[in-house]
Amino acid sequence: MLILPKYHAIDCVIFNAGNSVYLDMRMQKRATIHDIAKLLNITSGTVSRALHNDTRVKALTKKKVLDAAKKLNYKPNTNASNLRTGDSKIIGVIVPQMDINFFSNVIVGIEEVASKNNYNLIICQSNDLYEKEKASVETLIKQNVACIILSLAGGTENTEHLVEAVKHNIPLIQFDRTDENLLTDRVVNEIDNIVMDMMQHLFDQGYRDIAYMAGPQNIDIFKKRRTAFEKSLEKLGLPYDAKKIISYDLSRASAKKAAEKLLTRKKRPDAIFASSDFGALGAWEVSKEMGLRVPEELGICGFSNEFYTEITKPSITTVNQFSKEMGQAASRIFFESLHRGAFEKPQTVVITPELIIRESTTRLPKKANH
Amino acid sequence: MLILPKYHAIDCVIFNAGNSVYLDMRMQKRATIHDIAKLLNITSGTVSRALHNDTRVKALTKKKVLDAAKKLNYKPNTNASNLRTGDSKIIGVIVPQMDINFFSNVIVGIEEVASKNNYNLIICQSNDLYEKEKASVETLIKQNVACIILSLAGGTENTEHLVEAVKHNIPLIQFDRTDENLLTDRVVNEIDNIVMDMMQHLFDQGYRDIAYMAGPQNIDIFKKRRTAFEKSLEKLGLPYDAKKIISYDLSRASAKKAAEKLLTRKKRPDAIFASSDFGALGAWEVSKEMGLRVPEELGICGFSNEFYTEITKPSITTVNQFSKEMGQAASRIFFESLHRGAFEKPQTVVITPELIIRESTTRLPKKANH
DNA sequence: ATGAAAGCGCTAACAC
DNA sequence: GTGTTAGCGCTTTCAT
Repeated sequence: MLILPKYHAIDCVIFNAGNSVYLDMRMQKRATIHDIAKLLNITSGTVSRALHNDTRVKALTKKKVLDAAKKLNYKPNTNASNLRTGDSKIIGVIVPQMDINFFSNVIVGIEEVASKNNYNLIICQSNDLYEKEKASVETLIKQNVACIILSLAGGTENTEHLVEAVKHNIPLIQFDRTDENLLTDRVVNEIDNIVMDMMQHLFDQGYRDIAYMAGPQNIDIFKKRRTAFEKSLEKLGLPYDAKKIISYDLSRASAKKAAEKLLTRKKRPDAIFASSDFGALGAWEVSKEMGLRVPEELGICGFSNEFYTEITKPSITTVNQFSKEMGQAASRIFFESLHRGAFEKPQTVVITPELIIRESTTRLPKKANH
Repeated sequence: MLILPKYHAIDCVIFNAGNSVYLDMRMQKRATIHDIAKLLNITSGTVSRALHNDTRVKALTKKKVLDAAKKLNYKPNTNASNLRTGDSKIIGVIVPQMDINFFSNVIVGIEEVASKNNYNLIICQSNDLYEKEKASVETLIKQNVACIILSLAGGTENTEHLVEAVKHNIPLIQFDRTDENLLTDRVVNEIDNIVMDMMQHLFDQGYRDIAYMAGPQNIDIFKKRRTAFEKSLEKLGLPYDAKKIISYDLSRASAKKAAEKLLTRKKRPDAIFASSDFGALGAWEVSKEMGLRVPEELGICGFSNEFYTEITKPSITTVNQFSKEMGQAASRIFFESLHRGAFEKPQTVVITPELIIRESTTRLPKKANH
């Protein structure tokens, strides 16, 4: 069954181009190694070896084969070689959404390393839905991908579908939003210290009444950030107040609503630490609407260094997660294990994030260099 | 040869998890239809038919096959069926960069339609380099993808590599940055009217000395936008002045430099129309630095409706290109032709963009509703 | 240095 | 309704 979207409700013109050579360009049939073999009166085995630059093949034969391949416009059929060798040279990637900066950057990192190793990427979106993630894993298993690199969907309830992949000998590499109960390779950010550093920074800037916008608690990374926040309160000797911790679902709308709730309390916090940049953006928007001066009356900071945090006035303090590097590391784990030729105990690569202090939390004059 | 990036220069910790069941979970061998057949004492042909819900197979047999498949944890091997049928159910996508909002949105649109039709995406980045684009096309041909959807790299000099794909019976669908000499299906935005509309808007707001930031002229879409700009000057009875048209390479740095050049001229323009949002952002940044009041002293508008144009103060007037819809339309073209089962004359889908008027160009009070 | 041949897992035409 | 069989294009072992 064919499923198609309607064209968008906006105006839309479709027209046909004039007579074209489009059809005429098409070949009858793709050349195979057999065609090359026939042309040269040798066997396809030799052709295959020649194309793989096997040392046993005579230089002259190699040259002839290469020439014939060019002449016949031969392209190897990866499906056939995959079937034969059981190796697809494809990495499957599953992310919640690829139009989120963080994820597209990770993908760029994965792709960079993959393409250098002549691997391709099949990219799936889970849209944060368990069912879609499950379907994606299924597809990738069928495609016989060499490995799956993924960040868990917010809605993922259990990880049986991932175990399934491992059962089919497909190594799994989790990044960022991971399930710790699933012992696989993983790439994550260090959390406790960076949250503490951010809190120390807020403290140093004189903020004492710090509210927290917590992400979805079923995603372990957001749970961890929240726990780290609570621990840091203690370390700084600040009181814990459940009312100062508010949840939101990472969307912009929900972020705004959450920020509004915090900022309209009778005892307004003097700073908001959001577990994502959308959270910080929401706080920033509400502060504008309320006419609050940032950073004087309200400090704001987020997490991820999304592009817009640099653009806002005042610019927003945040955390650089080194997303591209996370992708590179994930790819690297795979290619290293491939190189070793054996599974090993799962590795965890912990990437230390970096504080990016901007205007939204800088209300004291800089200390002189010492 | 194995090529790996170093971990990022930042701190990095790697450790092994405790003893895991990771290894033990792996299966000996993936089940095939033959395994199912053996188990049930039938032939693999029947199994294949049963799995495809062929009407000729007895209901009981179907049930048995399905049960056995589940029991053996059978997953079809797409490589094998692709090889047999010559149909990969994969769409190849090539974009300059996937971490640009516009492109990741298009990809989301493509993916949406593709996944509904049980097709997967292999996504390649050209990084605006001709060589990388060429290599990507090569890979996609080898993968025997069902079609290639692409937006040309800035650096693409000729389109022989694309003709190559068509020669291998792989339909090509161009979007946004297209080559008109290559007669393929395409999805583009309407340009002349939207540029004229923007110019009319600027004119209505009293801007008379409008400068233009032109993108790379080897990309036809940027050439067209520029031509449309020049035509609209004429229509509005404004003088053409070559000094008011400046080129930049779409990067943020180059945008800033270009804007600086325009705004430090002795006769400063009263508006800047940039051919991309990065251009507009550059102008916006320079205006801030120079203390120019926007929109009073300088009008700024861009193209693409990147997220940050909404965030800046003042927010930036721009053009909604309906990127996601472009992706959907591209996918749709493919599936429609697939459904028809034949090539036809190349189609062009023209999507009408939408003016998004924001603060950066609104200096007159709104007219009352009539 | 090359040929011969088997087979990866699946589909589909043909036979009964 | 099911079995038989050939073969998609490639790799690779075993001969020679």
